Amino acid sequence: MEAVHEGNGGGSGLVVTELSHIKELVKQLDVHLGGSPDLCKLLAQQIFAVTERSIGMIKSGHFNGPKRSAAGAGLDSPPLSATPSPVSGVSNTPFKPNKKRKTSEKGRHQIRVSSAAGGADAPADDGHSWRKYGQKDILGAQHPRAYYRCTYQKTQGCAATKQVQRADEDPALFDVIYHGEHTCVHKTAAAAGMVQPAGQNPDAQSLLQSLSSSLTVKTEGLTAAGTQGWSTTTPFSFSSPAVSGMTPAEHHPFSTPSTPENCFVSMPTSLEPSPATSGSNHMCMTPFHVHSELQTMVSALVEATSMPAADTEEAAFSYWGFDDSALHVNNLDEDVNNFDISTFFA
DNA sequence: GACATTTGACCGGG
DNA sequence: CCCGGTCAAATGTC
Repeated sequence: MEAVHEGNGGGSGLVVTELSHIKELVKQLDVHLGGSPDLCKLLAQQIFAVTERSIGMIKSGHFNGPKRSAAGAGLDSPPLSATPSPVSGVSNTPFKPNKKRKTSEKGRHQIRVSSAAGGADAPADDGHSWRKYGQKDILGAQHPRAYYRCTYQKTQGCAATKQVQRADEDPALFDVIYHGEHTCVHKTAAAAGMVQPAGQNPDAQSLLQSLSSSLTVKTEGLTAAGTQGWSTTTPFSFSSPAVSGMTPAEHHPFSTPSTPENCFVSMPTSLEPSPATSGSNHMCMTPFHVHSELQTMVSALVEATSMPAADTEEAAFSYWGFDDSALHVNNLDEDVNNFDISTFFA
């Protein structure tokens, strides 16, 4: 996967072009969903490649120097590398017993999570299964930092890790730093104790959960950001209104940890038995996040094309950003495999 | 017994 | 040499 090197100037326009490309590919995919699986696979690869390029553009052109936002804690953020991680296939890294510090990790995304449970000593479940492997007192921090790795590191070679540290100023907030990407087939539904209908693929199930959430992604403070629309200082605002009939555990729109730095996330505690969910979730997303999620969604979508469909409610994805452009994806309620996709350029 | 967590030691980058 | 990230043995939980 090669990053497309683009000058900082017209980066957003190019990414819009790439997004449009993705849209067209998804449209084709939509057409062929009931047809040739091979063609779907091919389209999936193309979508994946385009998405990767887009991420590469953002990384190389717009996120070479992570700026701290107002919500930023005192955590340093080294520049994102221009070499995004290869997501294709399971990278079976041998994982040498190396205690080397990972300073310039390729996929490093920081978010701030508030635990709705208040006194909980860990942020709300992010949809992945983690295993704690260490804890350290950090100089200048009031609370220790906990180190987690993916539960499926051994079995599936998943290299994803995360660090969780309670914020000094507000004990209800946690700074979560994700490293790497999940290559595992995470069984979030099963892990959350959800009953899975027989004969359905976990991947499809997970995807359908994602599709079942109503999502809205919009830019926030574009004008205040200055010249380049979604510049490095402009986060995306991500809101997910509550979907009727969905339990909080099903409500996680995306379970991937590919969240960017400088994000503020507040979400209900998904493991709480009583669904006393607030009206909506909010998180600020950078374009990198949007693309990462889109990439994940699309790949999962295509992976699931051959799977049997499950009951879903209508879902609508709206990706706002990149100046005045927007991408809308509507999941038709009667058929999960059908999507109404449209773009807008105001 | 299997798996997860705790915790001190170890390692290496800066 | 300090400090952050990881290891791995000990311990806890189911």
